[in-house]
Amino acid sequence: MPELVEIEAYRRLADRVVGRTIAKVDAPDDWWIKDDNTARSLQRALKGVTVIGTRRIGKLLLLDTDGPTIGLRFGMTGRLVVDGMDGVDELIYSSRRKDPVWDRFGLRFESPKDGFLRVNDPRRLGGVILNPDESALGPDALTVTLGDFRLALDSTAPLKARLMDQAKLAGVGNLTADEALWRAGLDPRRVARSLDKDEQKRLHRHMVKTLKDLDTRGGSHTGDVIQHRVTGGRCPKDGAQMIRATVGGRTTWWCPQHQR
DNA sequence: ATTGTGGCCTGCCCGC
DNA sequence: TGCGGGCAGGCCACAA
Repeated sequence: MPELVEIEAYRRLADRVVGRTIAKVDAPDDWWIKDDNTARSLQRALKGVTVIGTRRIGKLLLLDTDGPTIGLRFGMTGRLVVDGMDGVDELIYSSRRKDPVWDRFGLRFESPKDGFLRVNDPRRLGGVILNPDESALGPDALTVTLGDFRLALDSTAPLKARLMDQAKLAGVGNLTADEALWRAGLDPRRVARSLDKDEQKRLHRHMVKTLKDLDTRGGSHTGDVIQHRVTGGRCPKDGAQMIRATVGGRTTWWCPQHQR
């Protein structure tokens, strides 16, 4: 599913439309339009504005314009397509097909006439938000400092829940969390603030490295432990049987041998 | 305020 | 072969 690294790939792809002026908004799915906007109000707000840059905070993609900022969320099955090019090759948990009826939002431009930006989202868990509240998101997980990371972990909640709390730390999804905790050798059920200084530092280092590795490899599904998140799966580090349970409301897999 | 839970969405996979 | 139930998880509303 799209996590931070997929959204970062989408952002790089979206850079293609920087400098283009929006001619038309395609928003066929009211459900996909968040807050009080409608297809009509989006059209009115965005027609004629020029895209001047792209940003990403966690899993939120931002298209800055000389008018409103366009926020795009991709849920777990959203794909970005620009000028016919895909942002990512593979998206697990999504369909391999790209049925046009799953097109939820699109932009067309004054020039080039055949250029477009489009989101295809089978399960409709994503959405478009005009001028999204960026202050609702914590520091981005890829660039967070060790000091801010420590602040994000100051909680009685389970470690994994806190890693995935977008208000405290933006960008870590379920697969990334399992991978980073596995690499760092930490039990996802630990009380977040029970980590000592060395463990905090270790997790910070492994989380950032995990995100960079997954980005280089081409997706959040390419982690070392991800294919072992199955019944009967064994830890690739020490061969112990992986354990599955719900932690922080999410399916979680970990190795009981080395994750403590 | 913080933490936990359930529901939304729907394609896909499994078992009967 | 067709069908129904369960599953996936990012995000949000709501409860405690």
